[in-house]
Amino acid sequence: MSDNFLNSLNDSQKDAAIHIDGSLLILAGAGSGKTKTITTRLAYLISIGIDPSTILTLTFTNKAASEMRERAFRMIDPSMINTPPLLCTFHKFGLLFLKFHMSELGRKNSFIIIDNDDKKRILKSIDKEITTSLLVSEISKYKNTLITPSEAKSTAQLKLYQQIADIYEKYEAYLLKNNLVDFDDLLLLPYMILEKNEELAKETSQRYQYVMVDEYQDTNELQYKLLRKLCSTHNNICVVGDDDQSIYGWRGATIKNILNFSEHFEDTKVVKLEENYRSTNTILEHANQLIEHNRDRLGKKLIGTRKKGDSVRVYESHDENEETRKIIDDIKKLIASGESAKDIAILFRVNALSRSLEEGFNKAGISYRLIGGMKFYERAEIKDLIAYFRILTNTTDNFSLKRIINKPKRGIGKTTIDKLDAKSVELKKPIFTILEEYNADELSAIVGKKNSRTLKVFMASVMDLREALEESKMRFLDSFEDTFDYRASYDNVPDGFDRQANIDEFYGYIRDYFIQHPHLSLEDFLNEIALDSENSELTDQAVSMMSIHSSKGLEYKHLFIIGLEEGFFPITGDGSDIEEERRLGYVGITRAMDTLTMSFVHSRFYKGKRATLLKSRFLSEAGLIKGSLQLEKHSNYKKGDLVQHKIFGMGRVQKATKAGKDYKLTINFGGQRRDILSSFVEKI
DNA sequence: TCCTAGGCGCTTTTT
DNA sequence: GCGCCTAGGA
Repeated sequence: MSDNFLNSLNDSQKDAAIHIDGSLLILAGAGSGKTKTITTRLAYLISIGIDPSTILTLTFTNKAASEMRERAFRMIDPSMINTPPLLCTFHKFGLLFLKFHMSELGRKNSFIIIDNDDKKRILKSIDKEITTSLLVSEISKYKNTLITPSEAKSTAQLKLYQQIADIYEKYEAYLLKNNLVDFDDLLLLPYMILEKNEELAKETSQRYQYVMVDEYQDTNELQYKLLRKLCSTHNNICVVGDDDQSIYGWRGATIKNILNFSEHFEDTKVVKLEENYRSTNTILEHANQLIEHNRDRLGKKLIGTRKKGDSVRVYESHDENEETRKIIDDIKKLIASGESAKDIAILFRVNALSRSLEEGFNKAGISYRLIGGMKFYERAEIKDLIAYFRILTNTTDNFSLKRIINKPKRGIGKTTIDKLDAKSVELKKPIFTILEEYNADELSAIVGKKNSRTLKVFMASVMDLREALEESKMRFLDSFEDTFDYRASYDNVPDGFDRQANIDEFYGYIRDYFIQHPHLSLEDFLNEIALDSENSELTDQAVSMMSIHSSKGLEYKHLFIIGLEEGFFPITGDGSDIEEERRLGYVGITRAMDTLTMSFVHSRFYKGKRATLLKSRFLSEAGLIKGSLQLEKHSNYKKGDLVQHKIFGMGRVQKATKAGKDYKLTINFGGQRRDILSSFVEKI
């Protein structure tokens, strides 16, 4: 096999790519060819004869995993590979491991993965007093730092934390009883197994001789410990990351992992990739200036390889409507000049800022794509179907059963569910089993005659479907809708049309899955999609808008960052970390390739109130608002603009002519026309 | 059991 | 401003 693919690397990239044994830390700045380097290394290891099946590459997102897979496989001759290297997310790896070794913990491997929404519902059902989001994050924190419920209980000082620890214990018991596994468990349980069974730990480490980790700055303590286990017999660990791009501290990622990598793993070789191939030098300069204000960093500077480029524009607007208008004007011009909409993106720190943008885009008739927000599998109708399928494959899943027992409505309310729940606890049997084993009379004694009959009819349908499923997956799918009329239950309800479209898509998707993977079961399908977060295709001819978090790893020729105001970006106050906010600023700026526009407003409507705002400190820290740059002080006015005057109130511009820095405006104030200079009015 | 009107409280988000 | 939850009446 030829190793020509090494030729397109620069010296540092090559140095990293051909490193074979021992620990390697690749500090890769934004746009420095990080993915290229790590995929080349993967291809290189294979090209020199290392068994691909002994190479494990871990990523955080499915998107990163598939991108790497594609790029690595382009470099290698597939005919030379018997078993492909394992390249997947941390969570997927955990899932695969648990499928094989769950029995080590005395649990069945027919467990079901719950998502955050399920987790919230469970926690809500355990406790209604403490904010669910606090419970979610605290319990996650416990799990990611390997603190058991009893440890949490014994160390809790405050009453609040004793309560939380208590809820944590109940939550864990609930998961165990229903054989559920949350996202944290996908990492925690494998670790516990490896900790318990030394022989298996050794074996597993031997099996994966070369371990690579992408976005290492985002790993948490648990992931680090898991990696230690995996590398315990060989120390062949190669991680890529950028301490300046660590933006997930709020969910337990610890920047210490990358800062202390050389102490954690022996004889570490460090390679820095500082040459940036993405952005103009001007953009990079501002990015460097901003990040230099952080103290907790390894210290690295992006070195440009491109030309100087356009200066970064700063937009000052009265409010979000004016801000939107300016950006839309610019985007129209860009598109008119031949730029493609997919090369343009708007970023914000807080998702709520997308609303005025969306309105503006709709009005202007520009197509856009809002990334993030509600995911396909998070939609209520899809989750209902998944719950149906889960209960059909796993009868111990009380949780899913309760979700769909009254969907579509069949008259089973909260009281009935509570009675069944109590009985389930009393008998230590899943609700499903009770419904199945009890005859109608026995069931009547628990829930009454009418409910008993309803539930028996329901169970008969479920049992029929279970049979159909055993016979043929396709036949099962055919009879599913006939049996429960789930889709039909959205006839003639508000937004029922959209929901039915989603349901159709889901039915279509699952059919397709079974055609493509005839040997896989419904259960396999359910596990597969539990880790799937379906990101719509990037090929759409639309302007993208998303949070800065979502933008990591992406790049756009023309970029707008809005909401540069204190309180919005950086978010200030309790629990916020200014250095992490700054890293976010850095991530945002470095997404831009050719042009960058940063925008702030004086006032914004947020959480039901209009707030007066100060411009973000990041603008001056990045060297963007000290004289040298043209600050857009004067808005453009045109016919049709709405304006506000101190005395005359609101009016609409009928005519606008430029007069020096200002505009001479003819304004219609409720029928009364007046000529007024633009400096005396404000745009709204 | 179901429906609807009003109160409340909110970062960031992948798996 | 919007979505989620709860209380109270049908």
